[in-house]
Amino acid sequence: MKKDRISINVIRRLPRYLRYLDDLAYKGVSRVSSSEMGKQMGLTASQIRQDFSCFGEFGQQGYGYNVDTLRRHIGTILGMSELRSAVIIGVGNLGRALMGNFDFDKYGFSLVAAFDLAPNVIGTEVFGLVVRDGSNFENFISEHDVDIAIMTVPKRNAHSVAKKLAAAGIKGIWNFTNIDLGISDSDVIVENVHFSDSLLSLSYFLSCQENDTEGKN
Amino acid sequence: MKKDRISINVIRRLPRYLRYLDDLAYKGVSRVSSSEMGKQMGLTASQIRQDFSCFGEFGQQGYGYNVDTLRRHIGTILGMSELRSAVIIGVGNLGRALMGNFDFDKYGFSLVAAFDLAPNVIGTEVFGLVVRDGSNFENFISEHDVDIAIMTVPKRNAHSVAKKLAAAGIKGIWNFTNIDLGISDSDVIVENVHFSDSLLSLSYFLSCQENDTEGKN
DNA sequence: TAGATTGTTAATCGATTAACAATC
DNA sequence: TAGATTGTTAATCGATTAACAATC
Repeated sequence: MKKDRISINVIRRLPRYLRYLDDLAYKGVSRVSSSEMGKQMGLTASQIRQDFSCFGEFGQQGYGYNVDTLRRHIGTILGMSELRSAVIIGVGNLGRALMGNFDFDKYGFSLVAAFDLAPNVIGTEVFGLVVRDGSNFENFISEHDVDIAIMTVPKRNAHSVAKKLAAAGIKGIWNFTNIDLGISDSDVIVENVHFSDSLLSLSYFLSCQENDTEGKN
Repeated sequence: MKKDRISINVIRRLPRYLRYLDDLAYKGVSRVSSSEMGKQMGLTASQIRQDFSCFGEFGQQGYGYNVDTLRRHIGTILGMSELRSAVIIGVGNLGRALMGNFDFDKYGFSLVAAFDLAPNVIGTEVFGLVVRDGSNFENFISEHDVDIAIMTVPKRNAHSVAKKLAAAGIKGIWNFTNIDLGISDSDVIVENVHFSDSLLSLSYFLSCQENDTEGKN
């Protein structure tokens, strides 16, 4: 039974399901049960079935789930078939890493422009895109009705860039700067990739393990 | 009252508290109440007090929390005062982005070596480190008792690199490859930064908003 | 002192797990 | 048909919120 309001926890698990299913498909596996998935992913079969059931009925009693069907469903739920446009603001090493290695197409995004402020970068070609002058990305965004901006700019520019993006009508921001953007008043959707938050979690778990090990010795 | 087992949700909020407190300190604010924090961070005051109380008593009735004291406490909880060693495996654009822009020291980590497989990269100096031959990082890791490895290698190498790291006695892996490493049998702590998972969440929320807006028009 | 705000207990809410009828 | 496995309802568990005595 489709649910109206889906919890954030469920959403955050979907991409992982998808990666797992892609892997199965790659290995030539065409069907899978919730219990098999659970065993391999470290989740309960119940949770997996509950998660899927938020969006519809994708399985078959006595059989399980067809890998390809399920992949397609999850992909659609996640908006992968929407074909959205993206621009990247900041062509430093991180920006280049994304431009060169991240498969935007695979996830339904098309990278249509890249912006930077450095005079020696503007005009150069980076992974197939000529870098534009970052002092005026607003026009491009509103004219081309760009869906999302990828912010790979230095921290100090983050607030002002975010404000400009919101004003230009961007719909979402994929934020790699290590701060909270402070545009929660706008209806721009912000998805943060906070490297330091991630490293600090790792650091915490390392400390836990050290304490545990001490106790055991 | 200190708690024994802390939930993952609490841990994941701590780095954000820390960033907020750093910001306050930077602005010269020396005290803050849970309700003020809650208002600004979009959390309930209750939750903030509950979170802190997992680790001890850091506030004062009628006054609130001293910003500097609280920062120090949270930093310590997260292991920031431990001084751990890190190596980076894979000196591509992403590796360089981290080497050049990420302030490892600030979080208690020291980047002691960088490895890559490309002959034209090995031996070159990148942000103060001479890149070592990535075909033999195991010796270095076990000899220097390295704490964590940062994996910024191509997907196809991820599994084998992870296995070698585990065998060499690494304690944690900060994983930037877009896959689950499959070393859950070892006691290596893995912290994933899955770019695609993040983008797909953003994609989902964009789709939600589109549907909402349609409804309203 | 009076006002403010903590730390903590109790109440509520939501998420996960278990159980099972339905059915392929 | 018998076995397997779903989708869903009910039970449990845990996390968040509310309330308040303690006290600065």
